[in-house]
Amino acid sequence: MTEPQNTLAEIRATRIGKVAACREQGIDPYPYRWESTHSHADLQAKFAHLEPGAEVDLGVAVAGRVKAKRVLGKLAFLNLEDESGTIQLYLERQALQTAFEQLKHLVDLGDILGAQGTLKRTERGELSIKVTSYTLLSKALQPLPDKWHGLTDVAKRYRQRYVDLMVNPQVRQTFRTRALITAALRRYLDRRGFLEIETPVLQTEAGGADARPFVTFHNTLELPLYLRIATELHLKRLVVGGFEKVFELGRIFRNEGVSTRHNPEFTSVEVYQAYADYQDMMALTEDLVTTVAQEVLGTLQISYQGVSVDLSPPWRRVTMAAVVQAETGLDFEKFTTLPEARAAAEALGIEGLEGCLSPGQVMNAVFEQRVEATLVQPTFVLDYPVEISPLAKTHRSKPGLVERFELFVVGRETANSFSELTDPLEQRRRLEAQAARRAAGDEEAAGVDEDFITALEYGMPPTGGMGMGIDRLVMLLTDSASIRDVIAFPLLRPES
RNA sequence: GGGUCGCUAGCUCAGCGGUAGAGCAUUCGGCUUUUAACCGAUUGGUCCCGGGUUCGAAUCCCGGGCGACCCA
Repeated sequence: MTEPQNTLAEIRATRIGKVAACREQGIDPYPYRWESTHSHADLQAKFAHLEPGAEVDLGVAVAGRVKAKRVLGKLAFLNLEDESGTIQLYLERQALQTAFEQLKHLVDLGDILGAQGTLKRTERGELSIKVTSYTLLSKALQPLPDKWHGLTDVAKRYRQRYVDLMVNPQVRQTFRTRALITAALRRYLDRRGFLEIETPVLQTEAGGADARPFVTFHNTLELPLYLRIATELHLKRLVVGGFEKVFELGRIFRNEGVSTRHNPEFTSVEVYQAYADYQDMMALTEDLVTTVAQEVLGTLQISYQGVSVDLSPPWRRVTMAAVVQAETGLDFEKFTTLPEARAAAEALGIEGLEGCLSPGQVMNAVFEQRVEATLVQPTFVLDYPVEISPLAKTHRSKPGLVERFELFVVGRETANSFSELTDPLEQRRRLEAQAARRAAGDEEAAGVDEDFITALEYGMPPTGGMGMGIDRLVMLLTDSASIRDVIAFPLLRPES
């Protein structure tokens, strides 16, 4: 241990040597329990008014990770960090004797320590614990990243999130906020009588959305299974069964690319309310998001990546046709044939029109490529083409459209809602059209879920449904640029 | 899928054709009010990988890997 040790392997070997040294000196480097009297934030708040130089003869116990260590001859200072914050430990050799020497040689940055002592504010104004005894609670074998610059390598931050969390407090704050958001959302729905019911992740038909599923296999049943791409079809079965207000907040899996906005597994909440339509769901969505934002952030005026966003209701409501016309000048209500719609879109430079088989799909392509990004302030876009909405009821007054809205904020689709299609025969026709697309090679198109159709045949009340991307909501409310910043362990390609 | 940028010590980074560098961390010593402590010393490298050009490559070229950003 007297030789210099500097590669990671050597640093680790040195620390393993310290583990052995601890045991030789009767110190358990991995003990079982510790009881603190206060969190660090508690102490900082409770003694905020203690004068520099003043001491309080109150015994306290704290614990946390050693983030800084300054030994000054017969005196030492440690910064100890717990989940709530940091507090300084003040240690004197005179008071600690051998424990002081052990501190110098056996305690490293990154170790977890418990400490008991009394409070004092140092001459320099730092609230400190004048330590009477301390206990090693866990010996760290790996060194902490740079104490000042922390860990900035993005790949390493995602691959070793525990290190990221350890040294970047704002990352901890993001996940704390995420937990507050989902808790507030559940509280909101609970207050309004919605019941959270868990539906299967493993399914024999992956329906409810246009997406490629992950495939797996049940050995005993010798059954190919899909991971769900939506919770929609099972939650609707629950509505058929008589639950009038249900929701599920859970993980969805889509076998798609990875980007700043997409992770193969992500979290959605889907909400279904019997006897309601999409107008009711719009009111619910607006109220839900503003309530959650108000509870979690305490304001509806937020900033996202430098852009001010005003979440105050009422939010803008505009039909897809109207907003497309406003942004591009194209009036799709006048196009009756595919060729004229395509020609108009082509003139705008819209791409991917080969896949569009109807004027409605062309309008949607124009919307996605020219309009979405402009919808920065919260906006409900209403009344989508029926061809791209197989689970939505046709519009009660506008032919060719369905009663559907999507919510856009900062240019991103954040929620999607329908007056749910409840006519079983119509639903069968729509799903069979999807299945035909799949047979023709579209891997994002779903097959027909026969049991779902049968459920509808038993009779489903008029129902409003809404699905919302939780990750995108958390990104918005935590000002996070990438979905990977709001998913604790995002999917990455393995190294090497 | 395309383009741009990045990858050098445990961490943060410099070096951009001529002996592999700094700060922090580590290790040792000093120091009774520090807080990015300080002072002195010590030490640490598959310069992402493979190939090429060159007397000589971390540096230039080609291919690959991983990542970031932008575009689709």
